[in-house]
Amino acid sequence: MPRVGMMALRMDALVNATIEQIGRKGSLDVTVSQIAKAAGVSSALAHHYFGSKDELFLAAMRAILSEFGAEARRELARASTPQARLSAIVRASFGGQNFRPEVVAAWLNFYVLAQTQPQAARLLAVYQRRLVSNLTHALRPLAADPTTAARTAAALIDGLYIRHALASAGPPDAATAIATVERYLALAIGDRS
Amino acid sequence: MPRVGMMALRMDALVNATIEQIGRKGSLDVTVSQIAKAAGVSSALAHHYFGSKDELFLAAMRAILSEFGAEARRELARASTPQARLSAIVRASFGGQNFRPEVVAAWLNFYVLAQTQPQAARLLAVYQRRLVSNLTHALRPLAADPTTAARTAAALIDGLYIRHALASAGPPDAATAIATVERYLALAIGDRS
DNA sequence: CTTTTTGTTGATTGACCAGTCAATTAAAAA
DNA sequence: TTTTTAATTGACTGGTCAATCAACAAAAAG
Repeated sequence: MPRVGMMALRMDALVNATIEQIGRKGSLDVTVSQIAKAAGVSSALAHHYFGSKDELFLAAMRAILSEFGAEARRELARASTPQARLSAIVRASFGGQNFRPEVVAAWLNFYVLAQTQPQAARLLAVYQRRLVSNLTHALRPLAADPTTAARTAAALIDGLYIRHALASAGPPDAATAIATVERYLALAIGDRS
Repeated sequence: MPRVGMMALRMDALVNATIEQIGRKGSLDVTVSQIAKAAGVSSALAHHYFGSKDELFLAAMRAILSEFGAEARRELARASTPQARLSAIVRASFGGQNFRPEVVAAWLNFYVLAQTQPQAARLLAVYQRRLVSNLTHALRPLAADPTTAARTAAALIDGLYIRHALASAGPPDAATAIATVERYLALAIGDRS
């Protein structure tokens, strides 16, 4: 039943299935066949559209990263004060689609992938630079040393992420994670409330 | 040349080779043959002593964890004040054998392993509980909310770890990492220096 | 000196999997 | 209607790898 325009549909389904399978299994050790089956197509089709397993992984990474970027832009659009911008960045990190268990688990695995795949490393570096840059920008009018505070906050966010990847038992507690980062930011700003 | 007492020697060599290979490759995707060759023995011997690849991985994890514990005990023994205890814990996290690039890279991969291997998850949970407990204990006389500060510091340490796992270019900058955590702790304690 | 124990490996097996290819279907274009 | 083109797959291949096993070597025990 070859209807034209299937390509975008199939690629989307395959990318989502990739994230879901990596997340569910908690490992990059998923076969193309498993992913394809989860997407409802044959493994040959996955190779047809993506060329290789690595490309499929990279596409999944890009999907997560761009979803994160979109969420961040959405939240930042509502923020006018520097404090609100900080909150927006933090909420984007732990909110919406970005904090679903499979996504967090996949995220952790992409860190591993970045150790071998130069492309994956590049993507991750872009994300990290953007996060630190957003934080620095928002902190500039507030903190004595915006750069250091931003780097610390970024590391804290990453740390909370992987802690959540492990604590797979129980629901992903976004509220606590957000509160933890915001408490740190309040300290760094010198807020004595 | 079967001299008695080889067992302990070989097992040590295999465990070290496992850490080194996982670290070098940046992935759990290392073959038993590669590890065995790096240890100077046959793959059959690795299976003879450890039974399975998983057991070998777990032994490597235990080695890293117990090295970390030893370092922590060593540093804590020199500390008398609560402040010194905090410093000791932070230094143990980023000092000595624990911050070599291969070890950090292997560490990241053990996080991934813990998502599938219940044993690995257990080991990691023990380490995390001990870290938070040590930090809480040292923070009790210093901070208003020792538990929260300890959890935050632990997440920060983990975050800095994986950031270093990625920034494989350049030397592992322990000093900066230590300074970052101590700066946070100073804030959390309410130090206004 | 013989026997046992310990250490060690090459060869093999059984399973799995990424990637290829030729063939098939049906929609769309000519 | 005929032809082209997009979508799709089953079957296959070449390669890899964990785990097993039977056999061998040499030290230690008797």
